[in-house]
Amino acid sequence: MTGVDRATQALRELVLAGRFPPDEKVPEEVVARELDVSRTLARLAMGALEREGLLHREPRRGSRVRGFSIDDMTGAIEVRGELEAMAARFVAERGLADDEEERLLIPIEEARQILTQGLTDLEDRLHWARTNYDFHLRLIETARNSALSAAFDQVIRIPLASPRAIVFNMADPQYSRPQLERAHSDHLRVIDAIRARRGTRAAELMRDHAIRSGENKRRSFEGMKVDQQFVSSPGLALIRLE
Amino acid sequence: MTGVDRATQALRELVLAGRFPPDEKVPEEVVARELDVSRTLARLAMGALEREGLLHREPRRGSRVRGFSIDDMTGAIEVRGELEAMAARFVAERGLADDEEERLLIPIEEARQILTQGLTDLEDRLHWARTNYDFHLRLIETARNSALSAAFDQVIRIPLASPRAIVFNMADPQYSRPQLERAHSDHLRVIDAIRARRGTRAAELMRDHAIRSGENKRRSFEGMKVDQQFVSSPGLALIRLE
DNA sequence: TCATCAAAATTTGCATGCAATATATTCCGA
DNA sequence: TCGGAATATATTGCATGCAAATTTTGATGA
Repeated sequence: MTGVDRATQALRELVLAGRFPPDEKVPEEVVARELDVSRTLARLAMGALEREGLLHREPRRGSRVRGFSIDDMTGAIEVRGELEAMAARFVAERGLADDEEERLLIPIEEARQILTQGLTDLEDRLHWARTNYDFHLRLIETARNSALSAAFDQVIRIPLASPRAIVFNMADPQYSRPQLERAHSDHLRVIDAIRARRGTRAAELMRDHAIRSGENKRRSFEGMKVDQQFVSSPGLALIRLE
Repeated sequence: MTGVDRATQALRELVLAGRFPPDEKVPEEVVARELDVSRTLARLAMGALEREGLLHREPRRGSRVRGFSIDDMTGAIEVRGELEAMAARFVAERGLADDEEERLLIPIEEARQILTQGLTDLEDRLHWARTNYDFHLRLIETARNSALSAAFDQVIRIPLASPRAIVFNMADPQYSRPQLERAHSDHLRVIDAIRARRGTRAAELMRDHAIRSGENKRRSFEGMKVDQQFVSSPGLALIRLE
């Protein structure tokens, strides 16, 4: 891993954490100082984030952090759902090899354990987000279509559109438990449909699964306007609530 | 437009034209000389192409042009079709505004004229490719979903996966005329379905339209193994025929 | 007070140079 | 002749510096 990669990762985290407010100028010099790297590395990292869609850059006029609407988020989740649906269909039509099935079941089993054991604290929730992301990513990989993978990677760059992104209420540790249980059972049903070689059904399940997740997040944002006790994944700071 | 942008465009064309054979090392110094720019600009352009997926770069070990299989191409076209299907569905569900409809009809009308007037020479075919691309791009834009646009942009980077890419036989000027007429009527039918607010139908039409296009291209490649009289868009050089 | 314009300061885009690493070549002994 | 270590060469990754463009500041007059 080179310095640019590290700088890009660090800058991505800073941006998603809201270190630079949307629409305000982000001079290369400032980024360099913030990351403690040379202006060259800062500049390269900014170029990478521009292509990811997090920064907007105009020639000779500098860069700004891009702001996202809630519709941007749900729109991205809808696209993601369609890509995942396609992956599920491809795999179902082709047939699932034993080792592939095994790989898909690992994060599912891990999610089951988390749900059984309680899902009490922040750490559990982060762990859940991690395994959820694992399942979704592995499904995409199993489709073995490089264009599909590239499109997926692009889409989950949009803040809170990733299956790794979570939004939940600090005050209520059981908040969103029903949704997570539903998500888990969705995953199981997708695997069943794939095993049964029912491509259309598997696709439908994945699509609806994603749309539900988008709706849940949208609802959380609505609750956020009255109750500020929410915590979320990086990227929240870039969403314009109004 | 800055120097990097120009260098990136120039390098993309060189790569797609097959100036550097797949899997062979492409030193920054060589690129710089070839483009007649400094090594810095060459390096930046290579970074951009890496993110587009045309170059593969390993830290400290240089870059190589990525080769693509015919399956990569058809796989990408399948993904593109799914994205376009989604766009058609979104637009149909939301309803097509008058000015949006007008914008979509411009390339359709232009395509009609080309088909009527003959489609005799190379120039006609390039013109046709251009209007075809226009229609597809405008459909995506009309969906007004930035994640969808970004995913589309990513997918059409794969050689010959773009609706602008054409493959045709030099020897027979009428080669592929039936396919182009079919494509034209597909476009008309998609617009009709969108106007009728039939989202599922519009999506289905776009999906099948793309799949057909992929199959046509695949067939052209099969013909190419016996008959070398084919000409194609940039990117052909990166496809491994075997 | 406000608009206008020139000068100063900031910021971007890029070339150059150098250290670190990787690759190629030479040399030597078995 | 062949394999492997030693050396030389090539190539990458990055810091620095500078010219060109942009933005800010400040002075002037309406």
